[in-house]
Amino acid sequence: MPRLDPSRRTTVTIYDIAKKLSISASTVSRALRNHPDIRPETVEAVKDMAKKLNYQPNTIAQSLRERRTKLLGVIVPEIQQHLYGSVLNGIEEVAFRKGYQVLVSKSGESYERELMQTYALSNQVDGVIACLSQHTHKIDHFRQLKNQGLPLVFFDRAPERLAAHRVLFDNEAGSFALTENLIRSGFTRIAYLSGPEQLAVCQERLSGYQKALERYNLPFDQDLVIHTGFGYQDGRIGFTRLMKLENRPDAIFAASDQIATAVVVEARRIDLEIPHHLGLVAFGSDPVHALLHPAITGLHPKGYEMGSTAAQLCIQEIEQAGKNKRFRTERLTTEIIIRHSSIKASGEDSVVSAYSRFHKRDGFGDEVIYMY
Amino acid sequence: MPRLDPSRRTTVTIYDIAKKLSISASTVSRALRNHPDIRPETVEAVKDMAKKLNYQPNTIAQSLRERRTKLLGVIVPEIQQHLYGSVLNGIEEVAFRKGYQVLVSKSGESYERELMQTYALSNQVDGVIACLSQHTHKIDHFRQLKNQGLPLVFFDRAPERLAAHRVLFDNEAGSFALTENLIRSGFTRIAYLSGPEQLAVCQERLSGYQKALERYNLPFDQDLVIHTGFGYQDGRIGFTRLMKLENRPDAIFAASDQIATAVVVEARRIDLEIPHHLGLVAFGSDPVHALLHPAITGLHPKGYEMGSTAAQLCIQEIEQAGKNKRFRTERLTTEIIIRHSSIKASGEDSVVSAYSRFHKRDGFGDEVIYMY
DNA sequence: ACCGATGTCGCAATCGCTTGCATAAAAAAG
DNA sequence: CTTTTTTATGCAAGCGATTGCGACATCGGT
Repeated sequence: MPRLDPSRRTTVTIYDIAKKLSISASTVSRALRNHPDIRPETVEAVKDMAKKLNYQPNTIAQSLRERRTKLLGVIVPEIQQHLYGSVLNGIEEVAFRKGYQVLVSKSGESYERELMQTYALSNQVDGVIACLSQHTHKIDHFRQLKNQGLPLVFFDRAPERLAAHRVLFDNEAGSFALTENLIRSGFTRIAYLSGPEQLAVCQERLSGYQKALERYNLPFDQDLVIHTGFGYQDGRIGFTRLMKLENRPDAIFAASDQIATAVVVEARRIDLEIPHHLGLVAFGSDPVHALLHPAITGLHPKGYEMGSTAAQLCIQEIEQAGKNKRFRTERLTTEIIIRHSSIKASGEDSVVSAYSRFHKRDGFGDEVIYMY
Repeated sequence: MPRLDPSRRTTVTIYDIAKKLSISASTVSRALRNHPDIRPETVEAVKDMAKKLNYQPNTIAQSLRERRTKLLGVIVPEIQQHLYGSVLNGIEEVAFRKGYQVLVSKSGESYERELMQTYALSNQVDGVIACLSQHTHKIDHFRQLKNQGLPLVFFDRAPERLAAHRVLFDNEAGSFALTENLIRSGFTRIAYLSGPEQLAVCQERLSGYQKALERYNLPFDQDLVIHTGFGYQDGRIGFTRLMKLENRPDAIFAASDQIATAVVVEARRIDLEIPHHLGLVAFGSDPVHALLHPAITGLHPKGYEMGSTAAQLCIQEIEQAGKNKRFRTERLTTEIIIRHSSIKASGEDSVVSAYSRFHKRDGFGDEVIYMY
């Protein structure tokens, strides 16, 4: 097969530069990479010609040759969710700074799709950063990535037993703080509305909730614990079930932003006033919380930090392949943001200070509002 | 250079399969691709062996050979913004269905970074889908992509003169509808708070705003038109300038979600009641709008559709390279969602119907609430 | 039994770039 | 003025997969 007719090719290769200068392609390659063997004048000539011809190295060829792609694969349950958006942002930022690019794919909380995405990524990225889907029950696909020698980092939701880095929130501590906040405000019958029972995050949050109850000598009532999903509809369903109870809760711990939103909307619909009739805290920090009426007490999970540390760990493992075989589990702290939804009506204004703080995140007009 | 020692390689290639079966790599390749020349038994043997060895084709090598990567490059101003999140979602969905993957990079509304991202993408994707940054004043970098023969599709913000597909909102119509809504509700002194003047979207929205004023015989006051940026801080600045006017506006048209949010927060701070003292409409549909108090009248820009059609156009251009040189500009309609913020206090409840509709977007628990 | 048709498969080149090794020229050393 | 060293460059293989073309074998036809 003859070499592609150069006159019909649109892209410029090192061979074009070489021909123009009557030197060899190897010299061109070395010159462009500043190899010390090449005479300075030659280097200059090559670089000039490269610029003149508008040469851009073929990344694919480099990848094949060097057996690395400078690509990070990310699998995220949903792109549009606030937390995952900020995680992506954090990943992108670090990747950009380190010269990597980000291949984003979503599982849509589906195990099957996660499988496909995993395989699709496996052969074109240098490392994978993933968050388990809600319904992932087997992790052979991730095992296989590891067997292929691919660095793998999990964030937010990670499998129990798999040798990989993890970046997780301190779910238990956060959950404890939120629950404690409700208790201190005088709520005693607090329901726990959460996602799939088998997920570690749910277990951990449940545990924090339970510990807070124990700590304050409140009884634990299994009826008040509902495991559905993290979605908006799940929240509606859970809320409805709670409202059907003979002995209704006087407050709700919502394990996700969407669940909390559902509670707000549904409570409004049946004329339950928050926080007067029903206290509410949310494990999440969708900006919407700050602006709702009443504003919702929540936990700010540092998604951006989660993404950036995950990316750092991943790139680190990629670049020092072989060394340091120990896998870390980073626990990110969360910040509780106390607003009106968890404060019993009486002392409302006295407890919540009235100022708001504006926090500029990265200088690109991407501000997040924290209200205390 | 000797072929890499197969015993040290972790990945399986067609050569491994070939050796095991004592046939040639070409035959393996053909068998895997169901080439008719290969005997059925051979095909079967090859496929069995491939499965047994857990063979996965090297995507990079294929890309080099076939001169295509099955990668779509996306440049987005901000990943975390609601609109762009849904656009990404739409792109990812279509890409996945058509066997492409998505390389996401963000410009952070910075021209320089957009430049870098453009070059970084140019050599490893089959097509680019981009949204101009707020500060992009030159488009030579995109021109160059075109010169390299790369399909290019713009969404939301597109350069004026460049032969490429565009997927845009019908900004003028949407703007007109929003303004009209304020006017009909009795507001007469409506300010226009928007992004950079040079952006076409801003021009178009301004035009819709002006046409609505004309249509209802309201005077146009240049003082009420403020061009800053689309961000939250920009909104604050603009709002402050408006409030310093001798003759304050009685309503505000906010050209972005963030601007609207800023107006809500700042108005609250100076005890201006919306909509009693100040009407407000927003060009955007951040879910936050529905839940704010008062709920904000806004425009639902169909981000998901924007993303999916952009991806479709892009893939189409990739796959029928050469044919059909005409470039389309798709104008997506927007849906106005009337809520309380644009309704003068008096007739509030009579005008806004009290039900809400839940719209399940894609079956993955990603619901968006529309409130009318 | 000879010949062309048909069916299967291998050789080798190629995508664009990198790099170990050889080589030639120039410089330094003897 | 040789010999050794240094400096600068070229050759060619190889990353893994694809594919035009040729090779060989089998088979039917006459």
